[in-house]
Amino acid sequence: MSQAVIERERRTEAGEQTIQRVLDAAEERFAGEGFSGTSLRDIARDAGIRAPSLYNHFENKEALYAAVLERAFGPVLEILERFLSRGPDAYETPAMATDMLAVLADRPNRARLLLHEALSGNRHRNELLATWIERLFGSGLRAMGNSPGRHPWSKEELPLLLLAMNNVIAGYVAVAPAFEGMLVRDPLSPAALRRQERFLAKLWTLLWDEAPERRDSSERGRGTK
Amino acid sequence: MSQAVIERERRTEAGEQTIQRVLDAAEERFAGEGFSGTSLRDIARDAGIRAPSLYNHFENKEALYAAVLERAFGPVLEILERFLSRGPDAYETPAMATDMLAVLADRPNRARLLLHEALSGNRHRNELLATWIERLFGSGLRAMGNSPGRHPWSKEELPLLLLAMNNVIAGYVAVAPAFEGMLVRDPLSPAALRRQERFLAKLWTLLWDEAPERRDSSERGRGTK
DNA sequence: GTTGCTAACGAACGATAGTTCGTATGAGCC
DNA sequence: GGCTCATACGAACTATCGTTCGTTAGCAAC
Repeated sequence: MSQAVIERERRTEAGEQTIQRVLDAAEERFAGEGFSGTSLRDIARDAGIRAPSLYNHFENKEALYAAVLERAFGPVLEILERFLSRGPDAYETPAMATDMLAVLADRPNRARLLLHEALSGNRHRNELLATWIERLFGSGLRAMGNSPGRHPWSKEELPLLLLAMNNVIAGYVAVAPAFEGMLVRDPLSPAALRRQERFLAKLWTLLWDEAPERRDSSERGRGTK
Repeated sequence: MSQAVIERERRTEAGEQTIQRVLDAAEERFAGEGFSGTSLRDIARDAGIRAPSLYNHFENKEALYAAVLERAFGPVLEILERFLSRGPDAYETPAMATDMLAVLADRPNRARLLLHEALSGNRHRNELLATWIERLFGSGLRAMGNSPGRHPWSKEELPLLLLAMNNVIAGYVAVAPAFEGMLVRDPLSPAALRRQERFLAKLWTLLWDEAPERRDSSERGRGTK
């Protein structure tokens, strides 16, 4: 169980379910309106309880927020480690992009929470988020820097490329729903995600292959819809 | 003067200056903490006045927020029109990317405000923002759709590409400062912006040119600008 | 049955939110 | 000099905020 949750000697199953419902509601609210824009009474109402009952499970609002981040980004850290263990040029393969898209799209609130923290200048200085970002970017940079020069990018450009890749993937998950219908309809539906997945794979080959042969790569016939 | 500002028969110069100070302070606060995370007393304090005095210039908090968006995105609309008047393939030229970067970096709060609205699902349904996005994406899509297939992108992929491009540019301005020192140090400094500008130009040629050799100065179609 | 803990609640606290009101000051115009 | 209006303020309103407290119902262990 999360560290940010109040420890109990014996926890009821009903209490366990309440915690999960509260975390679900809080994650959705925090992802949409940010920390200060979310009220505990709203979270409690969404979870089917009253605000004071929240204090049976979380010390305060900050602890609840930390628990949300912990649940959201903790599992991703393991996935990230698996990514990085693939080898020094893992970032250059399209699988890196599509897998990351799958991880974020599986729980879009992750990307939204991350963006909220970025916009506020990481005001809460969450430890988990910091290590997550350090892994994602720090390890990524180190891996990319050791990669041989099959790609057209200089060592100076790699950080910018890493940031751009992140913004493309996370931006699609977090921002596209706001432009619903204008660019993509129902961006998080399985069909739309498959489309974005193919798009990312194509993007990756364009960005990482120095001498590409693009004539054959694009399968124009999209039979499934 | 903005529509969201209370109309006066004769406005004092001191009042005019106050309005600008309030808009500056409000823009910064809204960009960082969002609408509901920002208090009028904070804005007033930053502007050197007290909260009730705000109501001499703005009807309420929503109107102040609208005025901030108006001042932030109004001028961009004109710039956008100039972009689109460059021709049907304006989006494919690196100048489109670098100019857009310059516009956003000139006032980074624009990108941050936009992201806040996107994250909250455009909760305020600001008219100016809606028309701005419609112009940016709608007109862009129409222009790109009419462009001949010199680029490797199918008509179905163009919306995804447009969204990705937007996320790369706006993301750099709004998100990079949060990762200060990890990927880019002082991302909005002139030197860093020149670096990002060069990076975007390179990215554009990789994304839009099907063949490695770039077409030179043969501006097809309308060369007026 | 008693005890002890969990988990919920209503009531209420102080703080702060957006907002209103009455008033004072001062600049601009006749 | 008077008049008017723009602008700022303190005080105070209601609503809501995060939070505390006392209490109660229910379950588990002895």
